[in-house]
Amino acid sequence: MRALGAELGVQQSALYHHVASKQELLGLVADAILERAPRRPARADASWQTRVRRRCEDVRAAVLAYPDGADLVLSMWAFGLGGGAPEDELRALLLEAGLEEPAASTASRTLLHFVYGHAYAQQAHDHAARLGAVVDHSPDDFGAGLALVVAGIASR
Amino acid sequence: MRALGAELGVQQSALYHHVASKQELLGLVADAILERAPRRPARADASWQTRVRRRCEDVRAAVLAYPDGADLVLSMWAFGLGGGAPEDELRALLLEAGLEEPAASTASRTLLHFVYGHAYAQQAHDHAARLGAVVDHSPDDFGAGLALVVAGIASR
DNA sequence: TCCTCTTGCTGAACGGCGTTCAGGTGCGGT
DNA sequence: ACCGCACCTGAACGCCGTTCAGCAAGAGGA
Repeated sequence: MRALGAELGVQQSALYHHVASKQELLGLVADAILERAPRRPARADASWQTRVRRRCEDVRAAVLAYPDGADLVLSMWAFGLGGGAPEDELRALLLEAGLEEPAASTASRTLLHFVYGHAYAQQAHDHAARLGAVVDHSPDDFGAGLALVVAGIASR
Repeated sequence: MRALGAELGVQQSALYHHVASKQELLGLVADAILERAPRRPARADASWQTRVRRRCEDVRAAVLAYPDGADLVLSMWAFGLGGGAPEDELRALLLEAGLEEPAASTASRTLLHFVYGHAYAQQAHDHAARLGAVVDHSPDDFGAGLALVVAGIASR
C-alpha cells in the first residue's frame, strides 16, 4: 500500500478513501487483469472443444502477463472477491455445447482449477529460479494438460 | 512464529536454531501433512483408474484435515519446497498403467492441480463463510471433477 | 457573500509480523 | 578443569495493513 501510494504521489492512508481494504483492492486488480484477457473471436465452424481451449489459453495468458497474477486471481476467485467472469463464460460455452447443468458448472470449475493451478506453478517456478534456487526447468505442458481435461469433458 | 514459540514454551527466536526461515518450516509441515494421508490399500484386481482416484481422494483428505492445508501444500509444492511425494506416486501409478513418460508427468501434475485447486477453493469458501460473507454453499463436486480428469487420461 | 457539506488528503500513530544478533546457560567430551 | 557446542533469551530492526483526528478546497444553496 505504501508503494502504491508513493507511485500515485499520495499518502498510503489516502488509498483507504477509495477502497475498504487491501483485499478489496486486489479483487479489483484481479478483475482488471481478467478483463484485459485477449478475447480471440472463434470461427463459426469451430468446435466447442476449440472454443473452450481458446478461452482457457486466453485466461492463462492474462494471468501470466502480470507478476503473481495467477496467485492473485486464484485466491480472489476462491474467496469470491472477484475474478468470477471466466467461470461464467466457460459454463456458458459448455451449456451451449449441450452439457447439462450440474456437469457444466463442475467442468468449468475443473478447467479453471487446472488453468490457474498450472499458471500458479509456472510463476512460482520462475520466481524460485530467479532467486537462484535452481530447479530443472520443466517443459511447458499446459496444452497437453488442457487437452486432457477437455477430453475428459468430451467423454461425457 | 511467536504463537508457535509460545506453544512450545520458548522464545520465537529459538525456532531459528532449528529452521532457517518460516518458509522452510512450512515446507516441513506440508510434508508432514501429506505423510499423514490415509494410504488405503488397493485390491489386487482394482483398475488403475480406481487406484488413481483413491490416491487423489486420500491426498485431498490429508490437506483438508488441517486449516489452510490446501493453501500450504499448494504453495510449497509449486515452489519446490516440499510436498513432492504425491506427484511421484501418481506418476508411478500411471506409468504402471502403461502411459508413456512425458504424458505420465503431465497427467499426474494435472490431477494434482485439480485436487489442490479444488481443496483450496473449498477451504477458502469455508473460511469466507465463517466470516459471515455468506455465499450459497456449492455442492461437493470433487468426485465428479476428478472423474472428468481421470476420463481424460483414460482417453489417451 | 456567506455558510455548509462533501471529497480527498495529510501526518502520525498502533499493533503485529518475520528475522537478526549479542550474550547467556548447561551439558558432553577430552 | 576446560573447551566446544547446542540451545535458548531478550531486545531490537524494518516492514506491513490499518485507523483516526484534522486540514484544504471546491460545489451548491440561501
